[in-house]
Amino acid sequence: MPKATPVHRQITLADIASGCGVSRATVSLVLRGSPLVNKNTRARVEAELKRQGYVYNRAAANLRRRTSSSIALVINELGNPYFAEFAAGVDEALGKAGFVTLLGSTGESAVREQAVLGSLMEHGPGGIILSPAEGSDARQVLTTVGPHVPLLLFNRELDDEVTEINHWDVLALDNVHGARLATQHLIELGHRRIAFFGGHRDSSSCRQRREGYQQAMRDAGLPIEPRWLIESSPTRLEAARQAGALFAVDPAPTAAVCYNDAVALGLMLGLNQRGRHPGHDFAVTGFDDIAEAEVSVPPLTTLATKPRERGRQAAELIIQRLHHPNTKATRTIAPVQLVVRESSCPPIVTP
Amino acid sequence: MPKATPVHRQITLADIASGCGVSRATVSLVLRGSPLVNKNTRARVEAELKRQGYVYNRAAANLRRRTSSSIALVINELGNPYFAEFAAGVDEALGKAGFVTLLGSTGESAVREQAVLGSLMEHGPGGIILSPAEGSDARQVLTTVGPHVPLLLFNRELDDEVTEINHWDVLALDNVHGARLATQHLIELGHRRIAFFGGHRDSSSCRQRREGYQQAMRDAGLPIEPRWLIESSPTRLEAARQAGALFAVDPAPTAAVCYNDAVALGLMLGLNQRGRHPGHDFAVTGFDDIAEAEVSVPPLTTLATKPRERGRQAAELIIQRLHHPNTKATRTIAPVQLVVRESSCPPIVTP
DNA sequence: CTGAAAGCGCTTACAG
DNA sequence: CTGAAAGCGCTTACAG
Repeated sequence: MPKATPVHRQITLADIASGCGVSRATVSLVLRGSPLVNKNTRARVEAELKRQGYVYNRAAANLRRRTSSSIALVINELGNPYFAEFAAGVDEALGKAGFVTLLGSTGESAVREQAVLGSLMEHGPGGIILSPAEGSDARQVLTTVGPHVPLLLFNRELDDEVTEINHWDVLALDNVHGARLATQHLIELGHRRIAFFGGHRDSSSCRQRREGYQQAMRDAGLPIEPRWLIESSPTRLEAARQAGALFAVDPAPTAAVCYNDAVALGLMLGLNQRGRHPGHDFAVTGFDDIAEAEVSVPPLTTLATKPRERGRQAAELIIQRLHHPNTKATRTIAPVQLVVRESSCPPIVTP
Repeated sequence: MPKATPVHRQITLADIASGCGVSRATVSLVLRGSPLVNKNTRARVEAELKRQGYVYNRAAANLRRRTSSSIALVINELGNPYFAEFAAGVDEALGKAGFVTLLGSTGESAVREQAVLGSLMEHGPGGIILSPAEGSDARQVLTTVGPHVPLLLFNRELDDEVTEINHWDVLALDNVHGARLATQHLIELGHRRIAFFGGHRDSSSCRQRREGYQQAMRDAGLPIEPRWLIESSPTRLEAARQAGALFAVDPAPTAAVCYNDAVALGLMLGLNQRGRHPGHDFAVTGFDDIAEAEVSVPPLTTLATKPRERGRQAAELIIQRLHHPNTKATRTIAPVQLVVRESSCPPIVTP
């Protein structure tokens, strides 16, 4: 591993100490703001620190104190604006609390995730915020992060048993409620044949959103045709390709609750290619409220999940956990909010 | 600072050593893949490492060896998809090379930038990739990062003198050429009155893009009306507000080369609000090719800057620098590519 | 209020 | 091929 690189001669406590005729211990006390040290001594030391341009070596301090001042943030895909916003929120809140963010991106691969977690662990993070990659396995995660570092799961859940035993905290979106809101909204507009479009059945968030959709349909006494539950990778391209599946059943649905915004945007693209006009003769809803949702054509009705706020929240939760390692694990369900835009049109009345 | 948090009793080299009856030195040699150690000894040690679930403490190793295995990435605004993609590229390439990314987001504030750099420095990064915030000052940056840690400037340049003296590397986009391409393209479509819209004059990238625009106009023998050079914050909202400034001069321009995509999208919004139809009676170009550019209405003609590739490139450049600290500083100009879409319409012919 | 000493977990000459 | 010893830059009882 050629990952090491020699570093220039550093200015240390010893330099400062000899520079103003005190011991290293005294300088350390000044640095840590101890009230024990004499005012004049403190002033002299501080002047010397400034004069020599001293930079605190937090790694050394952490080693000695057996503490950590970093939190690892492991994310499916930073290029996804949803996770980028989340990361921005995490970093903002961690920075405010004096922690540094160790970043790791997994590209939605469980294998990469293992590698990234392993590498980050060697840097001794005080805690980990993990948005698991698809197919990520709780037991494997446990093997590489060990039972002692606090972990917060975001966005996707892992095996409940492992999560509970290890007191992993969970921050989840209110997926069931969100999908329910979207479905109810379409029903109120007059839609009767509503599909659920996109996502993989084995992802927890997809299952939860489907559940909300089904609840709303059942509550309204509407039938759910199994072929209206259409899977696709949660990407725009895949969704566009799958659009045709909506019309495999006759009569076809007049609306689709989509797994997320990427899928919804892709579906709208696919509909256009088939001569359908989302927002006119077909209604679509998304999930996430990414920036594009507002400016797409037509503007997308969706559920705002406020990823930046979620990021701040995640940071606060993990910091909480660091301060109280032995309290019960928490399961936080973040609210989501329906944002109505033009993509959710009323159905065409067919005679 | 309550940023420290006690960490659980760690498994150390000493545990492994006593666990299989060798010295710590031998275990260390095994870990570092030294050929000096006996095959059987190695096997025994490796088994013990696995058995005890040993996790390498890279911070301790770095302290002893006076090396670093991290690179700091300081970015204006992670929420901006352009920088998010850049960060994803950086993290990907750094991870491959065995480095961990220390993330810092400045929110486009020079004051925050100082704080973030200071905090990151305490974690001893081997190098820094910095995309300076607006108004960032080279001398201040120098004061807090010191003269010894390699720095790569991305996206925005700082005082040339300071940059040169400290051998800071620079990775810049070919802004002049890009803006020139966009302007020439509009000219070829028949536009004669072309504005340059958005950006702040005191940012280097804005100056360079204006320069490219002016070159193209001059080369085509077209006049540049000073009031066609319109400033705005590089955000969608500000740009939408400034749209009216285009029509302060009579005759008004029929096209605008925009500072970037965010500005271009905002301008299109502003034009729509004034009853103008970008892509029909007004042409617009952007810069960056963010994801929205492709799906906006009309789709935006712009310059692809491939931020993820740029991120990988930045990571490679800084790693180069770590390995060769004393070679001359580099100035890399990354190519940009014109992407033609419907927003760049021909002008309406007025009789 | 200040200093001498031990130790965090690792690495690296140096002996053997 | 393996081990004893010193040291990276810091902190923290413990004396004084």
